[in-house]
Amino acid sequence: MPLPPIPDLVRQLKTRVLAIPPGRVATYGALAASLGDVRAAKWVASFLCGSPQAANWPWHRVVLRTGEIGPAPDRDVAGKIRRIRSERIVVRNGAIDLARFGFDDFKSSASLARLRRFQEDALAKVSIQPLDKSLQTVAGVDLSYASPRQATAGYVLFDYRSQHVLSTCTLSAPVKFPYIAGYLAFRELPLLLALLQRVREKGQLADVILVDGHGQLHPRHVGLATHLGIEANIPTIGVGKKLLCGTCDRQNFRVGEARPVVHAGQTVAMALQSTPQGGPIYVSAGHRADLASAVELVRTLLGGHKLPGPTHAAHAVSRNAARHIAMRSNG
DNA sequence: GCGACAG
DNA sequence: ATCTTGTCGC
Repeated sequence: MPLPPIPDLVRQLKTRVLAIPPGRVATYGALAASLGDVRAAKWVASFLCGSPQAANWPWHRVVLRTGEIGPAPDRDVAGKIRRIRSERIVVRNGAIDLARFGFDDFKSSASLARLRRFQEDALAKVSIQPLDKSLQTVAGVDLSYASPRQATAGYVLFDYRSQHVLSTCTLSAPVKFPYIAGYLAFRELPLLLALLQRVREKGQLADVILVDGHGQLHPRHVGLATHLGIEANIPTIGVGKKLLCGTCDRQNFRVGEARPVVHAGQTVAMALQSTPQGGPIYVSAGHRADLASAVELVRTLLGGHKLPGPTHAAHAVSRNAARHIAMRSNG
């Protein structure tokens, strides 16, 4: 089952920002909603204020839900207010009356809603089952970025019993979809699938893959690890450093201890205190694995680092390759 | 009003 | 994820 066409969110956002009439303002959330998910508001704001691509757009016509001015490129809020006022919009006490100046009549593409439906379709194909006890090899995958658009994926194959590295593989490609929490797969899956295809051709595909990102620990239970497992039809496990959703008691956590992460009344992951310092890592089932065997496997692969050996190694490999690419294109 | 939002 | 200075520890 191929991935759906990946929407060009930047182009869709540009169309909408350019549609805000002079003398009116829209909110980051309204723009995000027209793209299909208000939770993309954070990305909308960071793109309008941080990307050179948006420098010539009327980004000053986008403000906070409260009517407050919000962020501006180069932190030049005064400049943003100046532009707003030059369009005869009234700014009083640092805020705009949205009832008077607000604009919310966007054409909706609901692209993100379509991607959510795709995740829900994928969920129907997930298999949660114990890992095969006789697994021989484990691999880690991770992505690093030489620039916001240029990604490098790293794959490190481990022999399970000796925990020695058997082989390594990297692959670089431009990515076009932004990072939006809950939609990570649409950013990183294309490159990961291409990487696994190459690994498969070399006969180096592992019996199970540890993914740097969550599995069932996801608003719709279809995180990157789960989605990768389904698309590549391989057992996967999600290992993340931060919680995406759900709650977990993190008081008096002792090294080696594991506690459930509950989301919507369901245990979707285990928090595992892997090192004496810092917070726990979060382990969840991806595909063709269950939570118990995922935690058991990750425990055996902990080797002093915060992340399990294969994930740690994949991180190092992808980061090194990305830095080489960054140096080759810069100075 | 405060907290939250993988990489 | 990436951007970054100093700092602590093996």
